[in-house]
Amino acid sequence: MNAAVVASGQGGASLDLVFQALADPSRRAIVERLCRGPASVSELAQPLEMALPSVLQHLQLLEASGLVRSAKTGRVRTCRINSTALDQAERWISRRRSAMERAFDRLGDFLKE
Amino acid sequence: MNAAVVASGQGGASLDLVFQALADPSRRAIVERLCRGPASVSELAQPLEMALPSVLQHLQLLEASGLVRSAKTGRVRTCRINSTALDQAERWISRRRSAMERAFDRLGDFLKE
DNA sequence: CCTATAGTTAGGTATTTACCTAACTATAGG
DNA sequence: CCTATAGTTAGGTAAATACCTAACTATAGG
Repeated sequence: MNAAVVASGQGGASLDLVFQALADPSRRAIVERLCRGPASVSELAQPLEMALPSVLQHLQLLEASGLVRSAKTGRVRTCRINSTALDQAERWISRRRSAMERAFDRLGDFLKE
Repeated sequence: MNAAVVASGQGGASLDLVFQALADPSRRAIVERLCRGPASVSELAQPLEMALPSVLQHLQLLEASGLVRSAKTGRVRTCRINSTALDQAERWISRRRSAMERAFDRLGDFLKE
């Protein structure tokens, strides 16, 4: 297990992989769909004008990023989102916002002098 | 101007580009730095063990994504973050969270029956 | 005017990504 | 048992990415 995975904890992955996964519109469509509830691979594939193996490749990336989990029962694989990976991304962004606010405050202090 | 850019409004860019930009650790380091205040290209380059032209390439991507703005005065280009691009990404994520909560509520209703 | 500094452009390479088709495996259900 | 369905694997291509070096432009400041 690499350092990034260890740092992110419990099945999550690095921010690199999470943001990378979200950078593609097909993958975001999959995530959007899964936020409304679990779905099988072919359900996910249906609205995406793309061959099945390509969808699978996207799913692999989504799993690697930790955004999606899946389990196979019988011949159907059921996929669901894992909200903690999404949390990670959101937290990174909100920390940036905090940093910006602090910078803004320092600027105010500076202007008062 | 393409449809994605039009849709995102005022100098922002598509979510594709924003998430793509955030997927690279060097680019996130640049964003983190700029959240603490504006900086020149060489200031941004200094902590990144990488040749200047590579840094410039990252900056171009960051500008294309709308995350960073820059202007040149004299021979120094000053870069600053543009928070609206970050907002876009954050809003996409929080809409996903809302969708998940709605799905969860529907599940509760279902279980009550 | 000259030189050091700040950034830029051109162009090249190795790797990764996003797709595809074809062929395969495994299980549900008649 | 046989066939249709659900997913998987293998393998190939075109384009994008992340770097690099070398060479260039433009401006600050003595």
